Amino acid sequence: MRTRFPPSPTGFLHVGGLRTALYCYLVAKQTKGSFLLRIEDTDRERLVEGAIENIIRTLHWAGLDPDEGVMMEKGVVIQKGEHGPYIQSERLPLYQKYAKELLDAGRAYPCFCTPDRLDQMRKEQQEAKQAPMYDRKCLKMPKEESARRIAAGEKHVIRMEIPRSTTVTFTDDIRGNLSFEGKTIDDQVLLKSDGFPTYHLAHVVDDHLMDTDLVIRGEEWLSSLPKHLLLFEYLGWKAPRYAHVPLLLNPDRSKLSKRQGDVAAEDYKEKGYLPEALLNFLALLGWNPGTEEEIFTLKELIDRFSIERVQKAGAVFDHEKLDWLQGQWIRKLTPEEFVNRLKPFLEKHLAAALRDPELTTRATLIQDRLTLLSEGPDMLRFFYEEPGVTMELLANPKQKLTPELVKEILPQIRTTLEGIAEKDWNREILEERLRALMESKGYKLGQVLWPLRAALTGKPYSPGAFEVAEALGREKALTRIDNISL
RNA sequence: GGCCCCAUCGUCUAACGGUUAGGACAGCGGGUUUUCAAUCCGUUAACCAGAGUUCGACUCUCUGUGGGGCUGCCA
Repeated sequence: MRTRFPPSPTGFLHVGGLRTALYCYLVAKQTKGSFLLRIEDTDRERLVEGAIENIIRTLHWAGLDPDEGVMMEKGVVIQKGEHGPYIQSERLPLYQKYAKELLDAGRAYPCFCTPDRLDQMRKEQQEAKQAPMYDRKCLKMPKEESARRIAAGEKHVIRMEIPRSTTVTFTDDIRGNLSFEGKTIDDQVLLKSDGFPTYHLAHVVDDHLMDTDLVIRGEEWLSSLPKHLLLFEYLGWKAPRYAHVPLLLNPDRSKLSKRQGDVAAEDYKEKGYLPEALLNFLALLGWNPGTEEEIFTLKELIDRFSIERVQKAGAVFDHEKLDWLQGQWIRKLTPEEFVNRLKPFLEKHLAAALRDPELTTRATLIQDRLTLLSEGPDMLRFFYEEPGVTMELLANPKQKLTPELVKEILPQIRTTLEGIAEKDWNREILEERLRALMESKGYKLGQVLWPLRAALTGKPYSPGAFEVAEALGREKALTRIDNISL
């Protein structure tokens, strides 16, 4: 099947959009079809510089590269495929051609009403507790008059005429049977006065010409579906299948929006979420395999996904579950892969780590402990920068440690460590010797290990004392203890 | 206001019309443990309401209620 994802280049890629793109991708791959990326840049006022590149890069990060349409090659936006162009602003003659066809067939009409008049009209309708709808002033205009005004270059739009007595029915792949009364549907603008199409015309023309089999889009489009269906009918085309997916919601159940959390997919990338985790999470928001499995790779999702199992109700975007999935995915990474994923964050905040031949070993110590990759640099920092160790940290009451006791124990720890030869410096021997110290002097394990770990890291929490001591090396460990002024 | 969609634990969800309504996240309690994690065990918690159909309804129908979306020369 051919599916398509058609974002507007008005900024970032929304996580809801990413989920839609994922579903489109899954259906295309599962059926050995194609996943298209089309750019809907018909709103000239909302265009954002660089947005197309950003969308392509974010999809790429997520692993959802299109098979056809708009993509990037060597940093430049290109278009690939037989059904191009795939950027709507390059398809203007097409939309104009079909608008003309609708005009000639008497299914659409020119409208000269100004935005001011329309505003006024809607205001009055609302005050009269009526549904705001175009009053068809221009529909009643004689053909000669409209032809004359168009010839004179007067600004106008093209509206489609909705038959008032019709009932549009349709079966949506997710929602089943739907039905709409013609009299409640407004005469939609198809072509704007600047010559650009609205979404409605562009969608119908493009998805016909691009041979889209299944349109997967957000539920917010459900109310415009009858307009689209009517357009397909007027143009004599077969409508595609549609699947309107439920919305992603804020915790208060309103449409997911900024201010209640991150909505841009790239925010999640920058925070250090793995694309595997985000995609896994998004797939499960509104879909489930019918079994109790929850962890899925993209490949597994391709095998398992089915549009019929997509939920009808909106789903709250639950960050707690995302974080849990992220943890699952982090722990599945091999040490080498973990370091690779960490690198972009280290480059920015802990460059010294990148020159460290022991980085992989050291990073392994934090792999179980972090949720976001962005936490990595701070967790590894003590390996590369001397920690500031205070008595306040060392004398932890929870471990039954007083400053006096620390002053008594720390020198003994140092002596014990010094007694371990370079070649024996590993976590097993360290544990053996420190336990011996503890037993001979009657200290509790925590009374020995807390000060050691704290002295080496300067942090209230970190990987374990033995691992840290081992990873730091004998010389550095001894020096750090020496540097503490008691 | 009008139209459309939706409705199971706090959240994501499972359920041939017949189950003690299952799982996961979060929460809570506990085990393990030098800290923080990780991990293991246990546990609290839901069928929006009312009618109807049926031997039997979370499941089908209707009404109500609640929530959401749309109502732009935005997408």
